[in-house]
Amino acid sequence: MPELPEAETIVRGLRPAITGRRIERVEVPKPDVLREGRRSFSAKVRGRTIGSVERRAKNVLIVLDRGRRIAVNLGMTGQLLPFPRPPRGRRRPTHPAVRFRFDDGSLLVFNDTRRFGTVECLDPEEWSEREARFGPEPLDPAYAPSQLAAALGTSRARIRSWLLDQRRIAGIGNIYAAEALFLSGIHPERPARSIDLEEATRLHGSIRMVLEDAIDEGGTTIRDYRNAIGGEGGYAR
DNA sequence: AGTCGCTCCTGCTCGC
DNA sequence: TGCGAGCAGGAGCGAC
Repeated sequence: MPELPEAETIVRGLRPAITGRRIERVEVPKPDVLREGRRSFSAKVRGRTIGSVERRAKNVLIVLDRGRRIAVNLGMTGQLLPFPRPPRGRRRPTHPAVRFRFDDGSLLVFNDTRRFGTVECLDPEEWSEREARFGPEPLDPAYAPSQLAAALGTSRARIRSWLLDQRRIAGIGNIYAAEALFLSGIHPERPARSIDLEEATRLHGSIRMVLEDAIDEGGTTIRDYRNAIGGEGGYAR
């Protein structure tokens, strides 16, 4: 399940591969991953140039000129696979959902076996609205232990569910929530507001540690996850 | 406000 | 060897 570290790894791999490319053509073999018709999606995206690749929470953002961006939620099995030229034989993605073809003959394929992932093209206003719904980025240097402690204090939810709620803290899923709680010696069923400042500080440290370690390892190896280069991640679990 | 149950989907494991 | 049932699981939704 791609979480923050996997999304970050994908972003870093994608950045040199697709930045500056112009999208010539879009093919959508699996339109249900879009949140709109394939016609209108293609129309928004075609002819645009990729300015940068970024991440927010578990989402990969392909920022286009004119402020639009393609927001990719990887869901459970989503992959973003760049190819310098159309792949042949075994190299072909098994479940292509969206294909972006670029001006230099290279392409980017959103491959998603179970199609829990989504691909959307958002205008600047749509994005800022969406963006505001996400909680703080745990790796943001400005995100302090006291901030986590204060937020936990207002909630009766179980700490595990609390960590999974993207509105409260961004980018954490099942695996890293379990890992961080285990490392901090906090039982997952405890009410968030029962966690004191000392424990919250420990948890803050554990969250950062598991996320950073996983990024250093290039993402986890879980089921059919592959990083942007198509190799397996090294953070086995 | 929080939790539960459901939905989306397909590959995998298990039992027979 | 084959087959069906059950399960996994991020996120959004309606119901309570």
